[in-house]
Amino acid sequence: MEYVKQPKTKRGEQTLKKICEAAEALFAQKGYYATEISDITHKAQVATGTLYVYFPDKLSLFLHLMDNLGRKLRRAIRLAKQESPHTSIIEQERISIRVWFSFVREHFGLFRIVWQAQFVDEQAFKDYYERFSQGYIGEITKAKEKGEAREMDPALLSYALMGIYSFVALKCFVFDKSEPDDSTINQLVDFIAHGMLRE
Amino acid sequence: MEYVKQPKTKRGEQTLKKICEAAEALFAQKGYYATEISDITHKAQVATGTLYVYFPDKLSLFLHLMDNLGRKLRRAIRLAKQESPHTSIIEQERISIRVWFSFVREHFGLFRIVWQAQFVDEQAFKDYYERFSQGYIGEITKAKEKGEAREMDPALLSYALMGIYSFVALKCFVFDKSEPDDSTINQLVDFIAHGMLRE
DNA sequence: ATGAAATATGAATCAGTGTTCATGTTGAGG
DNA sequence: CCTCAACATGAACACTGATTCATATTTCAT
Repeated sequence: MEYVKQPKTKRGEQTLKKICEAAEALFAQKGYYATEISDITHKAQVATGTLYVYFPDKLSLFLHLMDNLGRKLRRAIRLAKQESPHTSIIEQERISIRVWFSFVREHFGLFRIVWQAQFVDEQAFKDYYERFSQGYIGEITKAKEKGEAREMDPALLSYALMGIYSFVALKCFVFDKSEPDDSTINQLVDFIAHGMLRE
Repeated sequence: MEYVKQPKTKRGEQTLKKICEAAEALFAQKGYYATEISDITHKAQVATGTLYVYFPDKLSLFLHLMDNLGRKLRRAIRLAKQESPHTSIIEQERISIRVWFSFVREHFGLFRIVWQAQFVDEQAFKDYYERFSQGYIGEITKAKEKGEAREMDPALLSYALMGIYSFVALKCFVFDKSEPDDSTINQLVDFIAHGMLRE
């Protein structure tokens, strides 16, 4: 189970935040194994031991970030969808994509961190995606009942969608180092709605 | 640049093969950083130093596997497609999916190895996907010219497709530890062809 | 058969890194 | 202005794990 010591003063709060921000940036940039504790403490401008005031070890820090980021992302998507209720499942997906991209832009670390969690803590990795998948399954099932969505295993579809989003983000943010523009988002939504064949 | 010493005797060939097979299994199972040289040599039943007869270091071994597996997969897909030329792009995709799944089954290590390459050797990681992407771009462009495929950036589409395949394999092979059956493949092909909306 | 090249061995080395801990500093409430 | 819990420090420690290398064995062309 993940563990963080909750700070009890303003100062402690600040320090914890500095550590988390530094760690997020470094894990994202260099990966879990390649970032050293000293990298993190140096970037955060705290002493080595300070990190261990808040986290019992390196892994706990990693898991804390992963948990935190996943929570933030789910929350951001949920809130954005609530702003436009009663729209079609496709429009809901458009919203998801928008939030996802802007989240990746802001927390560039997230999906690089999650990406490698597979080899840091397999259970945490699985939980992360299963959690998103569960959310999707609910929505897809509803859409299917309304006759909107194609007959297809919702769990399978959820992973297909997550795969698209993850790899497109990989392409844009990591490889091309550029932002997905509106046209990209439109093309993606059309593909998800109607596939790659011309009608 | 990747380096392997080419063995010059039958014995050497056997030894190299043992090392590669052990390494593939272990990198796949535990990840690059978590597998130790001693794990590999032990599983391969050779002495520590033997590994260094063939590879200058751990990274070279990893890159060799990655290169090798990528090559094999591309070759397998190419050959399978050649067996059914002149079929629609969708049927070609069906073939790709089939080969991909059966390849992952046989070389379970491949995509776990590639998955984490992002943090082992970023350039090799990018090259791997870009290579697949390039192949796709050619085919998609042709299909677009024939009016088969939707108006969409081929590079973008290629990453969307790779994302689908990767994540579905993740779900099936890693999470569910089960094989994708024919129904799964059919659903995927339909989704890729026509999207998630009911026609 | 023979010896030179190729291959195999594994204990020892050595550099790097996560973690500990004894000690110092801070700051808010009494 | 004191005091105590909370927080911060960073040198030292302990351990791991990749790599080396001097030596032994096997292969195979002649």
